Amino acid sequence: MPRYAHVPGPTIRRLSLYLRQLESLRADGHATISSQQLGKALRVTDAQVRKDLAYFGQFGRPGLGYRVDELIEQARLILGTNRVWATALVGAGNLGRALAAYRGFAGRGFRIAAVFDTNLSFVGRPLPQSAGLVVRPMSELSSVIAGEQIRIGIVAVPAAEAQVTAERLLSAGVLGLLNFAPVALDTPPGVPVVSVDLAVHFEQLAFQVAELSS
Amino acid sequence: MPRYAHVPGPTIRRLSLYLRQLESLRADGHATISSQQLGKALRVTDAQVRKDLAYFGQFGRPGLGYRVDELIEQARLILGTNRVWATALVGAGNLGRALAAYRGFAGRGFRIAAVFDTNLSFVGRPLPQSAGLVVRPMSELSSVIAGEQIRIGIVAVPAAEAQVTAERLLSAGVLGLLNFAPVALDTPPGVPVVSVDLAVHFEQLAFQVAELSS
DNA sequence: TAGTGTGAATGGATTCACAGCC
DNA sequence: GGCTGTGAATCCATTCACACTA
Repeated sequence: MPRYAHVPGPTIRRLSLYLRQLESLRADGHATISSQQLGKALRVTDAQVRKDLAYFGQFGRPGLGYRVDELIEQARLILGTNRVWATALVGAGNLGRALAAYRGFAGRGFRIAAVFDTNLSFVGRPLPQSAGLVVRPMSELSSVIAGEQIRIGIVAVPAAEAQVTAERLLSAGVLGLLNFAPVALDTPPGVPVVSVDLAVHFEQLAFQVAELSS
Repeated sequence: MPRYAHVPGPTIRRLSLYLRQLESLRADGHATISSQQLGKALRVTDAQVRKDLAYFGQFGRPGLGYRVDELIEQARLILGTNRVWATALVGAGNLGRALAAYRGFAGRGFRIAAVFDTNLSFVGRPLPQSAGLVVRPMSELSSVIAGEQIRIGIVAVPAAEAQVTAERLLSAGVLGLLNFAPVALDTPPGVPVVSVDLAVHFEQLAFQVAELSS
């Protein structure tokens, strides 16, 4: 039952960037914005911006542009971040703690509702700068996910534990995964997984830099 | 002077994933691999794998597949990670410290050679789990980047400081940027920038999950 | 006048299908 | 028999160009 079929993947990715840009523009006092202005900082053409937005509806006024407030609201609605998503974070290592401490999720529709770790020496510790989160044992995973109606799981464990962690999250009822471990997760078809592999991003940059000077 | 012109962007992204997969396969004892096996875990078709690799040369043997060792070496060569890149990290907050502590960059061709912060109360502090890195003041940025021949800068500062940080890194001689701040950097044309915005990844996942149940 | 929305045209990327090789 | 490398065909995304509107 997709709300938006036949929308290109790249369009969805850019919609996130538009939203970020719009919030910055609003903070700078812009009430209205043209497709050209919106695309400029993101290096996206005006035609691309209009086409992207047109996949979801008609939000602009000819001669005027888009109302910033209205477009922010629409983008949030489309992305599904007009409500707050409760997430469960597994892994209280360096990355996990950095995620738990990250300000700025709150304003964008996400909340880390609970943190888990297999390492019992972490369990029970409060996480710094994280509004009172305390590391819980994996044994509580299912009940907390069910109790807090958590739909998104964050995998921030070492590579070797990522697959089993993903499986436990999914069988506890999570609908999608954000994976920070450097492995490809083997999940049932149709399960949304977004992966963020730091080494991969480094390599993309290394390639581009190497292209410059050779 | 690009080494590889007319190679699709998506191919470069997948090449990183192939490399990761190959290293995992090697650890499992595979000496040789077919395009189908290589693509399976990544959900990439065999034809796609072959086409991707063929942009860079002829690495396979009909009837046999690809030699894992050889392909790893080639992928590293293409991505430019057969050598070690020294990087400069700016920002010793939560994310910066997590990056500095991250094991697993070393094995993939990256080394954080120095860490900087504007906050003088951080300066001089050793970073935990990071092989003796100590936070330096921004005043040393230029000399350290020149002295250690650093080519890559990592921006891990708050959004409001990202642009000026990027400019300082570039004028100190860095050739490319890895940006973790949630803003679009305004850089001169041709400067490689790879951005990792955690909120954007969350939103991509939220969209997909919202599509499931509506 | 300034700027959207959108069919048509172009340009890229993926998949197909098969000749050729181990 | 199994598997690569690659042109040809298909599919998808971006850009163009312009009718239309505030």
